[in-house]
Amino acid sequence: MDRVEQNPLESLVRKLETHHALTKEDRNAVLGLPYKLRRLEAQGYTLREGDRPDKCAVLLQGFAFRHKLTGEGARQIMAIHIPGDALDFQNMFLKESDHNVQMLTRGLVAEIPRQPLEELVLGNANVGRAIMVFTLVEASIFREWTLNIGRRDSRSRIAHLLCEFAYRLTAQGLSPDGVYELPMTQEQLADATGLTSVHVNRVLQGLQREGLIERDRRMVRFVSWDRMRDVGDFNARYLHTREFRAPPPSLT
Amino acid sequence: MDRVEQNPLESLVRKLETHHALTKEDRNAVLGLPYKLRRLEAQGYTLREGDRPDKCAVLLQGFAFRHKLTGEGARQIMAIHIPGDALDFQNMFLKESDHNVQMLTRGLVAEIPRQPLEELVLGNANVGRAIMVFTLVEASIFREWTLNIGRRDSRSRIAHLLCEFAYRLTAQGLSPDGVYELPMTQEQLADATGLTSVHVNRVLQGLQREGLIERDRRMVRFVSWDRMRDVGDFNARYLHTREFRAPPPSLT
DNA sequence: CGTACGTTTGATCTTTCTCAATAATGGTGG
DNA sequence: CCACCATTATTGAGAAAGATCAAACGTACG
Repeated sequence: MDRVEQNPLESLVRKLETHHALTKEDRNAVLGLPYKLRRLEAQGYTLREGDRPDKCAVLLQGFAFRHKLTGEGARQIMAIHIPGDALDFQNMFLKESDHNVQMLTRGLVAEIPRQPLEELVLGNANVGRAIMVFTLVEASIFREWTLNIGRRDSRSRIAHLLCEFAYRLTAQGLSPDGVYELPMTQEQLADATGLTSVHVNRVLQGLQREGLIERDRRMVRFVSWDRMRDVGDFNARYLHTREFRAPPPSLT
Repeated sequence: MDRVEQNPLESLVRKLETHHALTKEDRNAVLGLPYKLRRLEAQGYTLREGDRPDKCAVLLQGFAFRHKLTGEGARQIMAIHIPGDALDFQNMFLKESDHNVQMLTRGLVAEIPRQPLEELVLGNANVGRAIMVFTLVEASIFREWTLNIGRRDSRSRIAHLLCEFAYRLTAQGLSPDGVYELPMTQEQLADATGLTSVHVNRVLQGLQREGLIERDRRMVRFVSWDRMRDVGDFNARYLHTREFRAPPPSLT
C-alpha cells in the first residue's frame, strides 16, 4: 500500500472492527473516503437539532456528547463519545437531526460527506454490516441509559456511568491504568443522569467516602472495579464488545 | 402480480414506506421474504436478553413492548410496539440480545428468518436504506424516552407517552377518532415512565380532573390534543414521520 | 490578580415512593 | 348465569430521595 502518514480514518476502522471483522478491501474502502479535518472548541456543535445532516463527523481527539432539550430548556444528555466514535451515524439517513451533538472538550473531527459514506454503507455488505452493528450498539447504550435513569437510584446511576466510561475508554485503549479524567462538569454529569448538579456532588463525595473511588479535580480512580461494578449494577453485555466481555483487565 | 390473499408482510412494507419510498421491485423483494406466522399470548416473549436473535418478528396484531431489568429486578420499558412494527431489527445484526421483547396483549407475528432478511438488507440499497431509517427512528424514540424520563415531571411524562401513542396509532391508521385503548396496565405505564403504579394512577386522575382526557377502563380519549401536546411537551419531530408532521388531523 | 465558572455546603421544600388496605374488573369453572 | 379468584385500580398516611435556593469557596485562565 502507498505509504501514507496515518490516515485519521484508521480510528474509525479500528472502532468498526471492535464490532465486526473487516477484510483488507473493506478497510481500504473506508480509508478511501473523502474527509476534512476540523478543529472544534469545547461546546462547539457538530450537529444541531433540526439541521439536515450532510456529513458525518468522526471524533479523533477530545470528547463529545449527545443531548436534547425539553420545551422548558432542561437538558438531557443521552450519550458521551470518546475518540474513535462516529458522531453522526445516528442521523445520517434522516432528513433532519432530532438532537444535538456538541463537544465536551476541544477536539478534532474528520468530517465525511454524506453521499460517499451512504454509498459505501449501502453498497459494501461488510462495511454496511459493521456500521449497522455500530449503530445498533449505540441504540443499545441508549436503552441502558433509559434503564439507568428510570430505575436506578442516584448512587447506582452515577456509578454506572463511571463504569461505562471506564470500560469504554479501556476498550479503546485510552485508559491504561484504571485512572481517567472525566471530561465533564458535575452539571453535565447531572444532565446525563437525570439529577441535579448539587446532588451529583453529594453522591460523588459519598462514593469517595465509601472508599469506592478517589478523585482529584476531574480525575477519577477506581479503588475497586468489582465494587463499583456491583454498585453501578454494571454488566457490559449491552456494549456488545467483541473483545473482553469481562471487566477490562487493567481495571481488575 | 400473482393473486395472493393479502401477504402479511404488506404491513411491514407499509411501515417501511412511511419512512422511505420503495420501488415496486423493492416491495416485492420484501414481500418475497419467507416467514412463519406465530400466535402469541399476552406476556409471551419474542426475544429474551441473552438469546441469539435468529429471526425477526413483525407484529401483525396486538401490542408488544421492549424492556430490560436491573440486577434488583426493577423493570424499565423502553418502547411500545404497535401492529406493523418490526420487533427485532434492534438485535438482528448482533450476537446476543441485550433486552427483552414481550407481548403486551395476545397477538400475531410473522417471523422472518435472519439470514434472508440480512441478505436483503445488505444487498438491496433501497430496502437497506429503509430499514436503516426505521432503525434510526427507533433509536430516536429511545432518546426521546430518555429525555422524558430524565427531565420531565410525572405529569408531563405520562402525557408525553399518551401523545406518542395516540400519534403513532393515528399515523398507522389504527385510531380513527382520537380515542384508543391503551393496552397497558398502570404498572406497565409506570415501568415505561420510571414511576410507580400508585403515582401513575394519581397522575391519570389528575389529567382527567383537569379535563385533559377522559377514561373508561383502558380507553383514553383526548379532550384536547393541543393541551395534551403542551402538557406532554410533545413535538413529533423525533418520530421522523414522512406524512403529517402536524398533529394528526383526527386529533385536532 | 480579577473574573467567570465550577464545586461544595447547609437548610428547607416537594415530588414521588412505600406500605397497606380496600374496591373494581375480568376471566374461569361449575 | 353465577360464584370465585386473580389481577388491576384506587385511596390514605407517612417516609424518603432528590430538588431548590442561596451562599461561600476554589481554581483556571485571560
